[in-house]
Amino acid sequence: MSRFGRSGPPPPIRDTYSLLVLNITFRTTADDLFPLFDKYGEIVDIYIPRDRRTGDSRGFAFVRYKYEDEAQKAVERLDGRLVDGREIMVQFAKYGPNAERINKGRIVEPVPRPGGRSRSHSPRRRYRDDYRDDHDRDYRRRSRSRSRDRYTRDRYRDRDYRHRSPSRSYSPDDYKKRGRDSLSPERRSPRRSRSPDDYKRRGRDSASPASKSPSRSPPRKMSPSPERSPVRRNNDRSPRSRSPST
DNA sequence: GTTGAGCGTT
Repeated sequence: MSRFGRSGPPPPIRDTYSLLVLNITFRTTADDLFPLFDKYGEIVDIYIPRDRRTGDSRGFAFVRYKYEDEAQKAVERLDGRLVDGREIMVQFAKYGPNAERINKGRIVEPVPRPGGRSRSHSPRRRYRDDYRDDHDRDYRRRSRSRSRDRYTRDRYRDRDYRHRSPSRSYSPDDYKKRGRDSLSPERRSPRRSRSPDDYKRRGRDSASPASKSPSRSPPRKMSPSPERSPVRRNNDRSPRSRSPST
């Protein structure tokens, strides 16, 4: 009864107040918060969302209280408390686990139906069902930590940029300048070399200028490892050695 | 191994 982070079906939340605990360390576990929150009221359950890939906590936890007054007290008492060397932020949860309507942390009723269609078979799936389909996108969207993502991306981006070409900035100005200085007008646009009249006629007759060429690059298949050809699998460098010479 | 401004599960 002490371990809240244990697996298992969540308890009924018909009369529970969810508190959102933010700013907690990534190492803080439900057991660490339990004694803290339990001191201020009766805790129904504590849940800390963790990353499914790594299993690490995302940096926030949900504490469900039985009474609102206790929850409120905990919010005021634990909000800003130093936990594991970090100041945690406690506040009432705004969203419910199942899209329930929450009023001041308390789940009032399930998702209300907008409009009044009592029998509307909305194809919209539930939260969990959606996970299966777009769990990838969803995860990326609200990754565990923005900075973490950005940080990693930045690092990669920086290195990538450096690898690319620091002087190869593709700017409209640069392009213009370069094109005029380096490339000839003909090379720049062979179609442009034609008379405007021709261009107009052609454009109308042939195709619209707006039509972009999706097949700008030939569908050439990239050979990831041409050396991996099965032909070269043999380590034999002398094909003749196997040739029977008489 | 890291990080940080956010809302949840068997």
